[in-house]
Amino acid sequence: MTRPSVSLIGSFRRHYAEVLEAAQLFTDAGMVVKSPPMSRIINHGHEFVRFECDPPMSSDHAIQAATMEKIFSSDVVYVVNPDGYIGRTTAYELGRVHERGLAVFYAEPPKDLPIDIPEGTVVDARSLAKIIGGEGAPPDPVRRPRVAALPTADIVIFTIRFNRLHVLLVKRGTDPYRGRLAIPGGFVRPGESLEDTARRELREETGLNDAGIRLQQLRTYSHPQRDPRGRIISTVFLAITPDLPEVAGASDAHRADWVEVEESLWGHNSSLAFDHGEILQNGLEHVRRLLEHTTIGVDFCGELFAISDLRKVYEAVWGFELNSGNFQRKVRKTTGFVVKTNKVRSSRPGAPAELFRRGTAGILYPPMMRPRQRGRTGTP
Amino acid sequence: MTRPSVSLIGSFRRHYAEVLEAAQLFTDAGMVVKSPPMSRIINHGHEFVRFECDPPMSSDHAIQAATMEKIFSSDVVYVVNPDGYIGRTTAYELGRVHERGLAVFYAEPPKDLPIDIPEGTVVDARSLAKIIGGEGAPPDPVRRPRVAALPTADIVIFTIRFNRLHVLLVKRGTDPYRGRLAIPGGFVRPGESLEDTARRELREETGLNDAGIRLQQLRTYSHPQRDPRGRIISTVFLAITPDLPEVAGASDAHRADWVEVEESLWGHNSSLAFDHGEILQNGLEHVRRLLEHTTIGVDFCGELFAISDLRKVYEAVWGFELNSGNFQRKVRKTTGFVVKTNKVRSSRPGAPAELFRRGTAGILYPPMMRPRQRGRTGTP
DNA sequence: AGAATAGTGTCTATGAGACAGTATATG
DNA sequence: CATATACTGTCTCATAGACACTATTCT
Repeated sequence: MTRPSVSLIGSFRRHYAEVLEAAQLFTDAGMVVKSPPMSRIINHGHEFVRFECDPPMSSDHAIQAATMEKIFSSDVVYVVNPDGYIGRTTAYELGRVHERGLAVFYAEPPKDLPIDIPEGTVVDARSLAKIIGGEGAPPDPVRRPRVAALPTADIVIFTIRFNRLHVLLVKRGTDPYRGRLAIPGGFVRPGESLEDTARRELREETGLNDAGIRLQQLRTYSHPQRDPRGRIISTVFLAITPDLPEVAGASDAHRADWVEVEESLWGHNSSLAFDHGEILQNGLEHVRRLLEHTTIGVDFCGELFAISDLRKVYEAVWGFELNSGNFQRKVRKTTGFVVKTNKVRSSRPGAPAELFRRGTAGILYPPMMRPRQRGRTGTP
Repeated sequence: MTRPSVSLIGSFRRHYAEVLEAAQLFTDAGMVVKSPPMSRIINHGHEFVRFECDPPMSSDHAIQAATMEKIFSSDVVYVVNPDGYIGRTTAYELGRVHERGLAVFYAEPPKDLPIDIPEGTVVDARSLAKIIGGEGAPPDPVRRPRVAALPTADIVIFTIRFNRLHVLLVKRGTDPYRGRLAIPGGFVRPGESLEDTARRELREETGLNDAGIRLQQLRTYSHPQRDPRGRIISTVFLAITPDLPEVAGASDAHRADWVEVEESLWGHNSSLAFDHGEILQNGLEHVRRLLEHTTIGVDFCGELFAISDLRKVYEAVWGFELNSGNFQRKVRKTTGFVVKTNKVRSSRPGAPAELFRRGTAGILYPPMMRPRQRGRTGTP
C-alpha cells in the first residue's frame, strides 16, 4: 500500500503561509506532498513564483510543465484559496486537473470562476488530512477520481521479404527515445475511432491506398508509466501486406523501414522505444497463432500466388520447414482457402506452378497446426 | 469532407468587438464557428458573460459546461486577446483545452501565463482563416489535434448456472440508460493500468476476493459516439467464474445479477445499455473459441470437478450436445488438461464419478474442435 | 426394478506426417 | 546433362466420431 499523495495549488504569492501550514498537516497525516517543493521562494512579489530548487535558467513554462507532472502524479489536489481568490495560473492548472479528472478539494468556494464545486469538496486542510490519511473511507471525489488519457493507435505491420518476416518500424525523430526504432502509430484525432486512426496511420506510414489491407486489434497497453510524456494508452493493431517494394520510405517526415523481426527482437542494438519490444513480441506470437486457424496467410501474398509462396509464408512466420507435398494437399483440400486460376508461373527452374487467388473462407477448418515438438519436421 | 470548425475564447467582456470580427472572418472562409453563439450579450459589465440564447435560469457553471462541449467539438481554438490579456475563465478554458490536446492559436502572445506558445501559433484571424479554410496544408498544430478520452475497463463475467451460460450484468442507476442492463465496469483511476481497474471492478462487482479469477483482454471499443457523456473508450476484459451462489447482489450500490446469455442477447426486453449488446456478442463468440484451443473451460468448474461437469460447460457455451464417451477419452488423453485426484462423487444416480483438478496446460493440443456442421452430434 | 450416470471398448473415416516418385522447367 | 521445383501417390499412425456395452448408483 503506497501512501496517498496530494498537491497544493493556489496563489503562492498571496498565500504561501497557508500553503506551508496545509503541507505540514498533510505530511503529519502520513501523506506525500508532491507539489509545491518545500523550498524557499526566491522571487518575492512576482506573480509566477520561483523556488530555490527550480533550475534557474529555465523558462516559466518549463517549470510549470514540471509542476503539472507532479500534480498529475498525485491522488488529490488541494486548492489553497483562503479568501476564495483564484489567480490565472491556478485557473489554468484547475482546467488541466479537471480535464484529467483528478479529485479536487478547495479551502473556500472559488470566486468568479464558473466551475462546478461538488458537495463536500470545500473542506479545511485539517479535516481533509484526517479523512484521507485516516482510516475512514474517503469521500466520493477521492474514491472515484478518473483519469483522462491520450489514446493512440499503433500498428504492427508485417510483411515477408527475402523469405523472412519483416516488420515496419520508424526511427523516432523527437524525444523521448529520439533515434530509437518504434512501431508506427499516432494519436486519435477528434471524431476518429481507434480503427479510423489506425487506418489513417497505415496510409500515412506506408503510403498505401486503403486497398485490401485489413486491420485487426491485438491488445491495449495501458501501464501508467509506459510513456514518459504522460498518460498514453495505446491500442495495437495488426496489419499484413504483401512484399511491396515501393512502400518503405514513402511515408512522411519520419522514415519508415522494414526490419527483420528476429533482428529487431533479439539482435544487438535492437531495443525498441517505449514498450514496443513487448508489443512486437506479442504481435509475433499472435500472427503465428492466426496462421493456424485463419486464412490470414494469404494476406502476405499478392493477388496471384503459388502454393509454394504460401508455404514460404508459413515457414517464415513459424520458423519451421514444412513438407512441401503435405502442405500442397492440405491447402488444396481445405475448402475456401485458395481458389485455382487457369494461370501458371514458370519463371524459375522446376515445374510450372499453378497460380491461386485467395478463397472466401476466413477460418481454417480443420486448422493448420504448427508442429509443437521441435526436431520433428512435417506438415503444419 | 466536413467543414473545419473553430471556437473563439477570450475575455468577451473586454474584446467582444474583436471576437465578432474574427468570427465573421472565419465564417466567410467557410468555417463553422462553434462558440461563442453569435447572440446578444445581456449582462454587460460582468466578468462572466451571458448571452441571450443561454437558458436564463441555469448557473454559470452549467453554461460554462455547455460551452466547453462546443469548444471540444471544434477542430481549432482561437484565443482573442488583442492586448495579450487572458482572464481567469479563459485561463481555465485554456487548461482544459491544452489537456485535451486541441490545436490552439493566439491573437497575441499571452501575458503572465506560464504556458508554452509553439512557433507559428500567434497569428491574426485573417491569416488563420486563410490557412485553415484555404487549400494549403494547415500548419502543424492544426494537422495534429489530439483528443483525450476517459478510459474504462469493462468486464464480461461468465458463469454457468443450471447448465446454462450466464453473464453478470448491472442495472444502471443513473443516466444515460438509467434502468437498463449493462456490463459492469468503471473508469481508470490515477496510477491504475486497465488491468488494475478491471481487477478492482471485478472485486467490487462480484464481492469476490482476487483468488484465482483470471482476466484477459478482449477488445477496445472506441466509437466516438458510443457514450453520450463524451469520449469514453472502453477496454473489455473476460472473466470466468465457477457457479458461486453468494455472488450476485454482493456488490455495492448498483445491483449486479446473473442473466442468461441467450435471454439477454435475443430475449424481448433485452437491449443493453450503450454498445454492450455488441460487446456481449463478441465476448460470447470469443469464449466459444477459447474453449476450442485453451483449457479455460476448467475455470467454470470449482476446484474439484467431474469430467461430466466439464462436458456440461462445453455444452452450455457451445449450445451443442456432446458425446459423453468421446469427451471422456479426449479430456483424459490430452496431457495437462485435468489431473486425477483420488476422490469420487456419488451423490446422484449413476456410477460414481472420479473427481479432477485443473491441469497445468493452458493450451489444448490438439484442439477440441466444436462441430461445424449442424445436425451432427459427436465429440468436439 | 428402472432410470440415470460414468466410463470402456470397438469400428470406421479422416487427416497428419513421412517419403518416394514423376513431370517439367532453367541453366 | 544436372538441378531445382511442383505436384501426386502411398503407407502408417493418431484421432474424431459413432455407438454398443458394462458398472454403479439413486429413487
